[in-house]
Amino acid sequence: MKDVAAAAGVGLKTVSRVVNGESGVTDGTAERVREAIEALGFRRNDSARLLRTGRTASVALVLEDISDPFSSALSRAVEQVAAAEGCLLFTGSSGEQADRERELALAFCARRVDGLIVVPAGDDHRYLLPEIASGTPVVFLDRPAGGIDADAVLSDNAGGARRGTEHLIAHGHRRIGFIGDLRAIHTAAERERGYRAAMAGAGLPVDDRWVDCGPTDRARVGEAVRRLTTGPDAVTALFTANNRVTLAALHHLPAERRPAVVGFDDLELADLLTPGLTVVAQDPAALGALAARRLFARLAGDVGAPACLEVPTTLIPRGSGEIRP
Amino acid sequence: MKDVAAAAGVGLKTVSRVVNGESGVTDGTAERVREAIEALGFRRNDSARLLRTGRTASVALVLEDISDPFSSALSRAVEQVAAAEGCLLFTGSSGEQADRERELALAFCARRVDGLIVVPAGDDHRYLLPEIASGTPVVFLDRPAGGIDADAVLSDNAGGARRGTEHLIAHGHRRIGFIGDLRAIHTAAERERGYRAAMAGAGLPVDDRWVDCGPTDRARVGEAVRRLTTGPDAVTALFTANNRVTLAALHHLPAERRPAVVGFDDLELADLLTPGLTVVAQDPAALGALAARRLFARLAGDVGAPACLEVPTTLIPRGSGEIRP
DNA sequence: CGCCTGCTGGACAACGTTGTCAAAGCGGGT
DNA sequence: ACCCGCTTTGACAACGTTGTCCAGCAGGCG
Repeated sequence: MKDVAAAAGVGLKTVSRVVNGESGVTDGTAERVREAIEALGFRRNDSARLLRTGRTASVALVLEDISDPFSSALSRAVEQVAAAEGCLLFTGSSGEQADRERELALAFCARRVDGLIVVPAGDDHRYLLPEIASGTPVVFLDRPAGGIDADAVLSDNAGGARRGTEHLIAHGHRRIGFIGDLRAIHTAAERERGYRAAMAGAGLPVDDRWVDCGPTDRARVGEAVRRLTTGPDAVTALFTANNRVTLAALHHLPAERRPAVVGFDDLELADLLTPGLTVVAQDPAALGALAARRLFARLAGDVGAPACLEVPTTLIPRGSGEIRP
Repeated sequence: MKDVAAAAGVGLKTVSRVVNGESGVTDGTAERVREAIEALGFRRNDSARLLRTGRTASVALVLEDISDPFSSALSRAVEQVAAAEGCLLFTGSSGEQADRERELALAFCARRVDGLIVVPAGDDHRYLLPEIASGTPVVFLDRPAGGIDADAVLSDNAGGARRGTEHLIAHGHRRIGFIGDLRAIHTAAERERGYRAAMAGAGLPVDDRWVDCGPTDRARVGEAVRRLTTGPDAVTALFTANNRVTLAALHHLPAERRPAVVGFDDLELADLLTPGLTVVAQDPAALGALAARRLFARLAGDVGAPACLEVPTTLIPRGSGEIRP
């Protein structure tokens, strides 16, 4: 910019004015400046600009794994709201590791992003207190914050799981298995709670051997499926508590004599399977958009008490959940 | 930092030294500084730091749509390489619109990202010449750059499509339909080329009515499917040239009397369909990682001539492509 | 005792931009 | 001729860091 000013024979501030389309520059001068800009291939350095103005016009999203369809749908929704607000978006994947989540979140804060959306991996977010105190709004997405009072946008996990389980019960099942994620993960615990609530609501006992929680790799889920669906005590239906579990379970279920299955999270080809896969679908687009709007409301000066917003889920019957025992 | 210096009763530079772990500070002084930092909740402003040092330790990825599984897999791969290099990642979706791609790319450059990876939406990238000239390396991913000579990392689109089509021919098909994306998209054109090469290689004619290119929304693909698979001239097999087309086509194909299908791009549940979906799979993780590594090689000073790297595709037979006419 | 060396610490400029403010130029009214 | 008000313009500080450079001080050596 200094060079442009020198080339056009004007002051620094005049160039700044032209670049920003401010008024108070004669057409002739502006024209000369524009020529100099063109000749020198000048592009304004937004980093410096934003250092001066105090806003970075960027927000950051820490999620579990951007390659997961649920995460990437969240990301897209956040991006759209951010774009409408003229903000660019940083994304980072925690890989479900609390320290990586923390590292990413703090790195973004050190960059002075205007706001931060976090899909928690850890369960203690007090490390963000100084950042929040210094004015960076933080919204938690998909799972609530741990140890601090902050905005959160969540799916109705318990309600959805309850509804899905009740659907199986309504179709005559009494022995229903639950295969979930690690209990330390809030959504996983909530879904188990919903499953148990449905069973209790129908006056059905839950054998502890029917409930299998753990990491969502195929081997472990396969083992759980084998254990739950064989032997004299085999369950007649399965509730699989997230998309990875559902996927893994489907791969391990025998094609013939398959138990009824209801999965949490929709899958892209779910309706083309035989039978179609009955799911409790979340609405990641709504979740992401809601979180982003909340963030920008905070940025716009909303100082109300932190709130926890809940997004409903939808049961989509497609066949696999309607199989009778 | 000024406040910290005042609180600790030391100079500005001493604080900077402590924060960056530089040598030349006595333990006592360092301790006092650390206490002041703690007391004031100071966090270094990386934006300012990076303005001073000239590197932003961030790279940007412009892709088609982060919510598409292919895009998000690319993103994850790029992110991993970037993280290993200590870089944060900006992502932005062009939505297949050239001007949005340009807008995003230039916004990232204005932020002075250290490097840029672009999945092109447009076909003219001369607008990036000033940025490249000023030292920002740009790598094109999935599709080549238009109008400029730059690094690119591509899938073997033509080869993969040829292989998939030959697979259908080998299973006895003579009348094979091709449903693709807009011809303006490089990958779409390449895949059509591969299809035609396979047909020509086998001495088979291609009726122009068998080839249907256009937007990948379900309605248009459904119409194409209907047209190609009915009537006395119906094809006996379909090559669907990307994941969205495949998905839409599967939704519109009659379950009974379904033609043979080979799709370009793998789908998550492809192996659980009946029959399993035969695909030509790309390797988005390899594509993304390769592009990112190329970018960082450039950043590390590699000044070799721009190169176009090609990643092979894999034919995965699962049943739908082995159906005989 | 003087000089050199090594270490610690701080003053200052610089990165590239924008906000503030004052000066210069100009036209018009008295 | 003078003053007023308005527009255009530029000098300068500031944003929060880091790089450069120099001062001060203690200790070792000739």
